[in-house]
Amino acid sequence: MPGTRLDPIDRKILAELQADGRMTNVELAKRVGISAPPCLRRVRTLEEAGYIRGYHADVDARELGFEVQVFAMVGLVSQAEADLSVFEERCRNWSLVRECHMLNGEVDFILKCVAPDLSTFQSFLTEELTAAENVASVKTSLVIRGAKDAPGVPFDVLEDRLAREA
Amino acid sequence: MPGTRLDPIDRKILAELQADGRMTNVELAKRVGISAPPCLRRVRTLEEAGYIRGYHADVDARELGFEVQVFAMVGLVSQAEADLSVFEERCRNWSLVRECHMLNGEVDFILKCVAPDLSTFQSFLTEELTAAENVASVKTSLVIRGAKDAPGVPFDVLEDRLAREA
DNA sequence: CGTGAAACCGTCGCCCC
DNA sequence: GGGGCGACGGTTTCACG
Repeated sequence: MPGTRLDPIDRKILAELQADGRMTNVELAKRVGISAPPCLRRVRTLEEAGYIRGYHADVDARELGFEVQVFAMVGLVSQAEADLSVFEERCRNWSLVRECHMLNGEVDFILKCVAPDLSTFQSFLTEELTAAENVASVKTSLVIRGAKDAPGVPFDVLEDRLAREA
Repeated sequence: MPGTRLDPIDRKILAELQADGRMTNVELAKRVGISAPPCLRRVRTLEEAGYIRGYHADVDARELGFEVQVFAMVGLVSQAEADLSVFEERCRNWSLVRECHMLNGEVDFILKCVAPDLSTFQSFLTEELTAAENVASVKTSLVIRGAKDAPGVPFDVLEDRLAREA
């Protein structure tokens, strides 16, 4: 079971680095209550074990000129595994598509897209996405405003859950 | 117009820190072609100007025991601004809701949720989300698998666009 | 923006429990 | 097994040109 091999200090490290990924190791060590060397060893172990996939600056898309954010629901003609993979690979190559998730239910994929303006997005939509082979339907919804954008996972839920199991 | 006050070095800094938020300042300076002190000054300026909102470790939700990811489309009874704000504030207080975006079209909000398992999510769905006042309808879609999850914005699109304007 | 210097930090080897 | 101590080299971060 995942999560079992992590002790409370590891989880605190993950929570702290999720909240501030550029914290120095000594600050991190102070917060989790151990000295710097073992703290760094734990961080490296968590990175190598895949618990930490990377570190990213969270840049303000709007301030950078990406004024449009859109969710696109995509239905495919064929849901054979080979065709699904082809579509996913195509999404990875489209810069405007930031996220692509395969869903259950009537729609096959949900895409989160960004673009500098509506006309850029519409060109992408009509000339690339809708035009791609095997794409049956695309429904788009413009984001009017963002209300919450929390990174990663809720560690409070994790702790509650572990406390309840004990 | 946003983006105008940033020179090519600033954009390179943002792109590098988006790709690796824990890079040392000397490494960053080397990559953008200036020495460390002015590089650090630029980073601080970008942070204070809001271009960089923060830095976050990208943790693996599944490996941490969050096996369920769900998109929820929410329709409200009243779309008056006061009622929208109330709903948004409620989303901010729900740990399982990681993202909340207001949309145009038939659905009012899209929520990205995570949960340790389906029953945890279903409890949240029936006892909290659907039960909340002013919520008219909720349609959920389970994420079968993730195909792409790129952070932030595509800097190649930004550069293309600036090159075309010049 | 660059140089130099001082303080701090990341990292290693070793010892300890 | 993991944690702490001390020390070296690299880094951050000044003041100044």
